[in-house]
Amino acid sequence: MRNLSKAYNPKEVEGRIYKLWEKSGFFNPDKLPGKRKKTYTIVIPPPNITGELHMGHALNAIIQDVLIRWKRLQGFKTLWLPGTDHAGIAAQNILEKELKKEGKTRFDLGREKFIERTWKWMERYGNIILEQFKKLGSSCDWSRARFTLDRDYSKAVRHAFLHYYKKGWLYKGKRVINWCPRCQTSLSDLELEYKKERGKLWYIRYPLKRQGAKGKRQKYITVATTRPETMLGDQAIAVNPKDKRYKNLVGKKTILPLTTREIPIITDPLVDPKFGTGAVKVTPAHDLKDYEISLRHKLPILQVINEKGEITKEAPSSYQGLSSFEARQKVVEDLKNLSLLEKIEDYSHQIPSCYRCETIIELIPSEQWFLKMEKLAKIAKIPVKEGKIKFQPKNFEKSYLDWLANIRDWCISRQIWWGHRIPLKGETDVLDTWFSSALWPFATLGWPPAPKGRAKISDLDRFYPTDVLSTDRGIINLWVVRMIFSGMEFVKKVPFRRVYIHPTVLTREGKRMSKSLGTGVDPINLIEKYGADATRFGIVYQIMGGQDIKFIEDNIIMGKKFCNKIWNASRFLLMQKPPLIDADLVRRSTLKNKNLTSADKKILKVLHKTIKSVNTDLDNFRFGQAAHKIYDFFWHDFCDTYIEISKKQMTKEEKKENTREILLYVLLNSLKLLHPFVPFITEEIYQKLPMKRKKKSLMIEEWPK
RNA sequence: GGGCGAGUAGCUCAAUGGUUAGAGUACGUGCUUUACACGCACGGGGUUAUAGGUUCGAAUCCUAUCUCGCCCACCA
Repeated sequence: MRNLSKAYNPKEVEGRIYKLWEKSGFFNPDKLPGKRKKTYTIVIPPPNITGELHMGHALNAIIQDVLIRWKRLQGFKTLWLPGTDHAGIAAQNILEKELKKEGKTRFDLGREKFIERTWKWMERYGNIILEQFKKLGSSCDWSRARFTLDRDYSKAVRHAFLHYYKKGWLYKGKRVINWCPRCQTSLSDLELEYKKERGKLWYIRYPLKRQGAKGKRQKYITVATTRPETMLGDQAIAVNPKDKRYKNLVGKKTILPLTTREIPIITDPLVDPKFGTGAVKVTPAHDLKDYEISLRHKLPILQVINEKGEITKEAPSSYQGLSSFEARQKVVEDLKNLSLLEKIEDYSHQIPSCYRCETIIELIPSEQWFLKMEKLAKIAKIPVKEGKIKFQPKNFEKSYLDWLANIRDWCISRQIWWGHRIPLKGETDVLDTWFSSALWPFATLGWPPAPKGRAKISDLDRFYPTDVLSTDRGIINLWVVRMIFSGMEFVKKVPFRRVYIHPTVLTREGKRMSKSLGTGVDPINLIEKYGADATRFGIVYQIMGGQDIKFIEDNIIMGKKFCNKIWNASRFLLMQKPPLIDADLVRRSTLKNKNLTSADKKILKVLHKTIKSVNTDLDNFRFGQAAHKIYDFFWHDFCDTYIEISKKQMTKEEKKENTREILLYVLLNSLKLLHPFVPFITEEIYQKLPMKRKKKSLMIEEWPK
């Protein structure tokens, strides 16, 4: 047992140790030994079933596992609840791509068959990502794993919808909304991604209607637009009421080029006189600002672009059926021929695209369900303002509150098939995926609760509110906000006390890691190459104060070397003869009463200083600092200094026993300190330590004080 | 357009107004020292982005500028 190989071999260890942990049951809070009165809960941000583990997932899994293992060692009843998200649009897209290879669309299959097929796909691929979490050493309670389309979860979603419905916070109506012509669904404002486009600004002359007067009169008014094709749906031209240049034109009519329609020139404060010519075409059906203007002026809404992104029958016949892009070209060409195109300027701006398929979105009028946000936004602000939910880093609280300050109603219906159906008769749409993920922290714990008197103490009673939510800053508004108001509204308690916004892992050059650009680093490859512990330590080591991590493999190499150091220091200890020391007797208190050398005293002192400061660091999410301190302590104080001195001390008979005890004491406590960061190797060594009454696993040892 | 963050050794990062600005890595020179060459002992390498200012004292605080990154935004 005591013979360890010269170099640490993670491949030989990791699979075996993970099985040992799973078999122990200690991932499950109900199976943890001891009293453990206090709970500590983290609910995982559920990865999409379509996802593969990327560096962001890995980083967050490591962070959560460090916290959970640390608290478990500290004697908490720890629950790290895992699960996956059905990822409505993203999953549907994957299935549609599969179908496309067979030359089919989802409509060829029909709703029922399509969903059936998605479930089959889900059974096969949906849990891959959770298996990858296991490779990292994640100590999740897999027996409590949840999926957002589980039966119970679906019940929770229906319950939530009906709750809002009864409260009158849900309404259905025709509004101008974001529409993805490829996914064939509405999207909320948060589901857009803005892309830079080097486009054009077209200056178009709208002829003024003759009013019989003679003399030299202005013959037209010029507007600037980035989307000339939408002019087919124009209902007015608007200028700023304070704009003197157009004073004499207000109230007059122009003839909409390419059509025979007459449209008025109106004033509206939304128009910026400094942009373009100061006159703007108003297309209520295909622009949000124009829609708003149209409500004020009671303008009709003429939809000239349909759900497929094609020109409708409302437009002149020569444009009907063209894609909006084709229509743009034709409109420009026709205007040119009519000498109504004054000039064209280069203009680069940001255009919205679908966050799932990158198709440029259209704004179209559509009948959708909306959730009123006024009250919910207020509810969401309270716990953050009152400090009941604390963000780390704190500055994210500001952007959280700012965003809530001017929020619009949430369009929650989607015209896809994979998801939760709207629970009302005659409704065929499904709910926004984020509507269901908003319930995640409590729906996973058994909300809505069973009728009173039925159940004993439920998971919801025991583990809610959760302690920490660790997540990416990119989904603060998309997800965190919505969990907070949902938790407050449905459970009347905050869903989590602290929100840790973890750093973003960037490439060495400081660019975003992206699979499509080939700039991503696959954490599974790192585990293969260096081992899970090395990967974990190397990544944690880089989580310092700043918000971003520029990933370099050097740090993983450092992690690997460090693991080897831990391994060999342990090997040295185990090689000492006589080998069997009753480690159970090794207590700090007993050590105090012995004749200790100054080296002995020093290493004990530094060890306890390190423990204290690691606790403080972890309490404050200073993962990198904690890792650095443990590293320095173990390598320099313990190995370089104390182990070297111990070799001399052990040659002296009177110091031999003390020294051995201290070596083991320091090693054992180091293993505990190291365990949250490098769980596999520390467990493996622990299992080999010559101790009486040893625990089944290092996981349930006592954290040193 | 608004907000936030960063810029320190070749690279990735520390240093929370106070000795000579430190680690890892890379580089150079020695070492088969009773665990570890994935190691040990040394060494070179810095105008702390730039320009001002506050202070006995500034990488750190203030102002401006430059560069990079992120979030938010219905200038058509």
